[in-house]
Amino acid sequence: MQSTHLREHNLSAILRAVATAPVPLSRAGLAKETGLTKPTVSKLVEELVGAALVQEDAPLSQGTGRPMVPLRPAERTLLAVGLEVAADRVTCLGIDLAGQEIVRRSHHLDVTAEAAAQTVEVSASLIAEVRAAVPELPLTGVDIAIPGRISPDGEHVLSAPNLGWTDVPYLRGLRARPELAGVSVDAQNDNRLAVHTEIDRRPGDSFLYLRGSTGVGGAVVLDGVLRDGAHGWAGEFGHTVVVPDGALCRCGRRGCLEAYVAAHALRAQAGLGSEVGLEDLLDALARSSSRAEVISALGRNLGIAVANAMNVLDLSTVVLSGYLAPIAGEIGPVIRGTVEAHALAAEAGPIAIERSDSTPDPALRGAARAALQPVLSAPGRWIAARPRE
Amino acid sequence: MQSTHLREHNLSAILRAVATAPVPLSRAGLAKETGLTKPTVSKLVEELVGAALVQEDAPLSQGTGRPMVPLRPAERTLLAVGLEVAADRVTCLGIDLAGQEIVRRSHHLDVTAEAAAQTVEVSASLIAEVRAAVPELPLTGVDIAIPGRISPDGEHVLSAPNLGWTDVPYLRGLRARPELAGVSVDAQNDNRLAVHTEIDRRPGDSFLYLRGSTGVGGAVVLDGVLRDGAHGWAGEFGHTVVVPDGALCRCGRRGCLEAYVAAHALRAQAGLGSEVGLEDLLDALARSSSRAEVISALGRNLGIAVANAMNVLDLSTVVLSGYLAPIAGEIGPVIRGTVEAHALAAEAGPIAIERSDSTPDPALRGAARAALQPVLSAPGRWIAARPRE
DNA sequence: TGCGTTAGTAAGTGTTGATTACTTATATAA
DNA sequence: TTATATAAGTAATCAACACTTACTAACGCA
Repeated sequence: MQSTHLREHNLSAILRAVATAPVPLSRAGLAKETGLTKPTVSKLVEELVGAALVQEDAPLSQGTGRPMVPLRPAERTLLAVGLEVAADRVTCLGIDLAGQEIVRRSHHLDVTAEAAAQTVEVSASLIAEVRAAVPELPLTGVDIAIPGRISPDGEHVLSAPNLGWTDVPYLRGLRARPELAGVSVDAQNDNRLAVHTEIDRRPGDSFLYLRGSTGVGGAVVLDGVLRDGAHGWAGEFGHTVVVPDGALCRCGRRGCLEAYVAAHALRAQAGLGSEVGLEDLLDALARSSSRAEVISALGRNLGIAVANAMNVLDLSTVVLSGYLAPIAGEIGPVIRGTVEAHALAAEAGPIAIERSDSTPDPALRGAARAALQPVLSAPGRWIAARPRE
Repeated sequence: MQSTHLREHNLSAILRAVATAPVPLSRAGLAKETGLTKPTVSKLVEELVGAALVQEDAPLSQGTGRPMVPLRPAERTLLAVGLEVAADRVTCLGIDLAGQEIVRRSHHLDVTAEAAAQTVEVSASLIAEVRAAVPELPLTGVDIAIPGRISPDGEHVLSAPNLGWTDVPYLRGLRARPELAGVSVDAQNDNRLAVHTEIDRRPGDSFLYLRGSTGVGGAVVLDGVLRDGAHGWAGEFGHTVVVPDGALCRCGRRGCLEAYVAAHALRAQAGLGSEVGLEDLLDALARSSSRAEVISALGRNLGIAVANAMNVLDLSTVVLSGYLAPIAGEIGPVIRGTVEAHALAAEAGPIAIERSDSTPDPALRGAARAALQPVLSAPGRWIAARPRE
């Protein structure tokens, strides 16, 4: 490691510690947390406070001794922008370093019907609107949640069934917009971004993330790091085989999890027509007499997939999200039972099955948080880039 | 990060680069590899050469320019000891920093019949013998491969079916021996140690490791790091469910992979009696008319387990070891076919199915290499601990 | 009022790797 | 043979960084 990077590394460690601490830390507390000495922390914190990345609260007595000066991530001093492209609307959210929502703008449009250029247009103007709402705040970057697969270079959306997109150069178009010149703009899969919200809740943890929506997506988080895999498909549980030579899946294979727990499969099991939306599906299930069986079948199939993942990775936490989150209480025990019946790792200790943070738009928030990352991982560069305002 | 640790970090990076380079590197080459500058590398290399951890070869012309001084890990300057406890014998191996075998001693005894204390006795004297063979070489440490589960603190062998051990304080007994005072002694599962041999062959790679022996073990290696999981059971593929509600496994569950590919299952499928040993089993299969079907069934079941792991982790390499290595050529295509039929990740790119290094004793060698790790990860401490000889 | 305790700061030190400029040693071409 | 280009490696100097030590500040408690 070069010595040039040492300071940046330590600055980042301190800023992250401040940002993720559940309760405000003092300088001395940071010293303990990071292993650095008090004077070093003081100097670095001074720099972060000077750059408006960290703010001091009023001194607070801690029982005996000199009261500490609580440090918190600065509020409303910068703007990180997340954008989410859904089938019927585009939403844009601006947050600050503390994760607080500052601006939100949304625009309804039928993405599937319009030309992709129209979506680019709408996206760019939403971002501009959000910036214009708080022109005094510097922009860290923009990250965009796309419900589909993105090319490795990020420029193309390879396929997004819900948007009706195939090989659309969405990001390339957006980056070419003059109003976004000099702004870092990235796009990632929406499921992956949704996980960031969860990672922030449990820094450093390892867990399996399972998200039910039109299909079944998910992610693997090890030691607080979202694993991508060789092609960015790690955690795509939807196509784990739960019934060898079972039902035909839309991916062309047989017995995939998705063939049993995707929305259309649920409708069929519950005896409902395709006119029932995803949001209403579970309400409909509640009125259906077969609810218990549906939940049970769902849980068993999910459980097999989870158990297989557990046998590979030996994790102790599963987080349920999407339409699985509201029914976590019901389906959790079924999943746990199946996992305990199938996973060796379950013998070693209990497996916690938890519901995800109930944030309304995890992908959108995750996108905004992702746009915050450059500042968190290289505060020095961020400070240098904006000399004085 | 403390500045104290910076030097150690860089020393380690250089030593590892030298140790893992397929072809000897020059100082300038190391500078490129590690990102440090030439003068910095020179100073650190000088220290490593002085401590007899790195040795210089004769200058070698590289086309134009001044010839480079090739650097290699020093030979026969230190001793790392690995020990393997098997049912019928205990083997001890000493290697140097270059991985070369220096001493090997073996002792036959029926571990299952004797009291555990006897095995401790034999282990200790084998280690002493190996040390005595090259008394001039300093000992880095001892690592021990045990075919079973080890308690988190390492002191107890929780269960080792092949040895007939249940909750045996093997390591505690060994550490208490006076001749091992001051020596770092650790024990790990033999499968996990066997993987180290493979990790050294592909530094930084991510792969799935599958080992057929009495059962089916394995490991998950991500970015060159062996993942342990929450309880050290990551990669225990043997109990992945390949046939829901299928055959009864000895773990008490149904449909586990091990119930189909373990040695006894193979015997049954091949119509052989239990008198056939593991080594002869495949020869016996070769003479059996049902070989093709057995291989095919084996491959299909393994393939389902691999596909499930692929859907979770999206890896691109699978390494076959144990009795699967010799038949990798035959079974590889079957596994690949099954994986491609079941794993989404296979669509993104080809999956390489390779056979492991054909080292005769991967677990033993892995144990010795593990005993080498303290030196590789903290060369400065090692140097400081032995001021001058 | 004095003491113990904890937070935070100031000044100086030592270690570290980077920079710059140099020497050494070879191949190649005039 | 000699000049030149190229690459490896070294020497001396420098600047950055965090650490050490010692201090001050601010509180509770007796």
